[in-house]
Amino acid sequence: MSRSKKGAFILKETNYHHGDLRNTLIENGIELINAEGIGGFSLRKVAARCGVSHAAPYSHFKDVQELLAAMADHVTTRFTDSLERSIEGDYVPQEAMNRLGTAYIAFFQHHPAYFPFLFFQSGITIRIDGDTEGEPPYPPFAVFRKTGIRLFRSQGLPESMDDKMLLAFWSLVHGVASLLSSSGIRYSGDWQEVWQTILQSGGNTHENDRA
Amino acid sequence: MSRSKKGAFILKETNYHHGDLRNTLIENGIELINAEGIGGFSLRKVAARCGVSHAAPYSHFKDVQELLAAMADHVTTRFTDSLERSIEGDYVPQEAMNRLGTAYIAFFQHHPAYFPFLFFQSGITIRIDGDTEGEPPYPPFAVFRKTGIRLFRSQGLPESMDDKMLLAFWSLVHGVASLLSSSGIRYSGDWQEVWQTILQSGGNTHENDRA
DNA sequence: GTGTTATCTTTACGGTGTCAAGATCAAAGA
DNA sequence: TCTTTGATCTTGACACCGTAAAGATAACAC
Repeated sequence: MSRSKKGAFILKETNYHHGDLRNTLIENGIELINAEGIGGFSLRKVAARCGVSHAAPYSHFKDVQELLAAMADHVTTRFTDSLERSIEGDYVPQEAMNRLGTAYIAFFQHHPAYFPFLFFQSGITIRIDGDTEGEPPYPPFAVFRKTGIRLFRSQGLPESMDDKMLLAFWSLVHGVASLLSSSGIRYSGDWQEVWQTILQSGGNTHENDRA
Repeated sequence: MSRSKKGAFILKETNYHHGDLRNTLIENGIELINAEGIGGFSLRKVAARCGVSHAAPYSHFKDVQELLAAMADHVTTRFTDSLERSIEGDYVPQEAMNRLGTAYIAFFQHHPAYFPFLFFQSGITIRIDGDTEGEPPYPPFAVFRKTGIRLFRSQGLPESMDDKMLLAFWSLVHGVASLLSSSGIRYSGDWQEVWQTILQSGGNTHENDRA
């Protein structure tokens, strides 16, 4: 089953025994969280899904937290891509900001298990401060910043307010996402409708303009 | 150590062997979560804290989820009390609503571990719909409703908007609380300052009035 | 005093994360 | 081609976890 010629069929990653166990673990781990929630996750289940022994992951991650962090990085990339796609096109700043919020909420509406995983279990660090030199910014927040700055400048908001206004907007969409991701919350209405109500009633985090 | 006369010193609850193990478990469980976070919680640690064997809790709770739910009820009561206290006095509706938001955020700022515990781990059900007959409302939201309705009527908002506006306000304060409770988020600024910025810039979830 | 019954302990089981030792095997060097 | 090397994976062990079953304990009713 493992001839020497097999090297011709290698994937792009290292392929010693398994082929690409590291990425396989990350993908199966994410699938497991989607299937069973963060509470149903275990290192041994992921290993079993990948068809390897329970200790095999330790050749690629020093502990379960490191695997979770790699999974969170992967999900965060998908999340950021989803936000980026939502503002493709030539929207006016206000419209782009609204679409960003809609995409943010929709992402967690489609994957409720990602919310507690990303923000309470993954162990990843999210840097908001602009003053910590060298630290890479949190990609989803960077998308917010890019779009928000464009909006704020078009409205004459002083730059000193940028960070606080961005955090205010983020808090708003994050709050909707948080509530709809909470397992125990029962609401018969539509969260996107709540979000539309917010957009239409002055909760759009900038000064009271009347469009 | 346990004479027959000891009955004179019983607490208000049942006191067979331990005295009041059920409540002791709840209180020590909450302390454990405050000390080590939701990840550091275990049934056996709580039992050890109470000085009983690891299976003793099963005389009072059918499983660990039931203990967690009882702990969440206890914390929710404290939380509701904190919200109620924030609006004691004779505030105008807008001021009362602002104070509610401040108290909501402050509660989780002082106890960050409570957020993931209450909203993602406890298993308690939070009912927002007004149409589910018989189900008790979620107490903190009921405080919001009481104060919000007073505000909305004073502003002539149609009753049909009440639920959505309340959810909008809740989302906003919940979002701030969620962000500041996330273990991985690093922000050198003050969240209460962010909240004050929101209050001053039209994010107060009602139509654009100018005080 | 006797019996009842809730409460608590002991023991055991499978599942979990983690570590150490050994087996496997692709690649590199002779 | 043979050997060596080192990354990768397996096996086995350990402590901790939630949970169930069976027995001990002791407060209460009679």
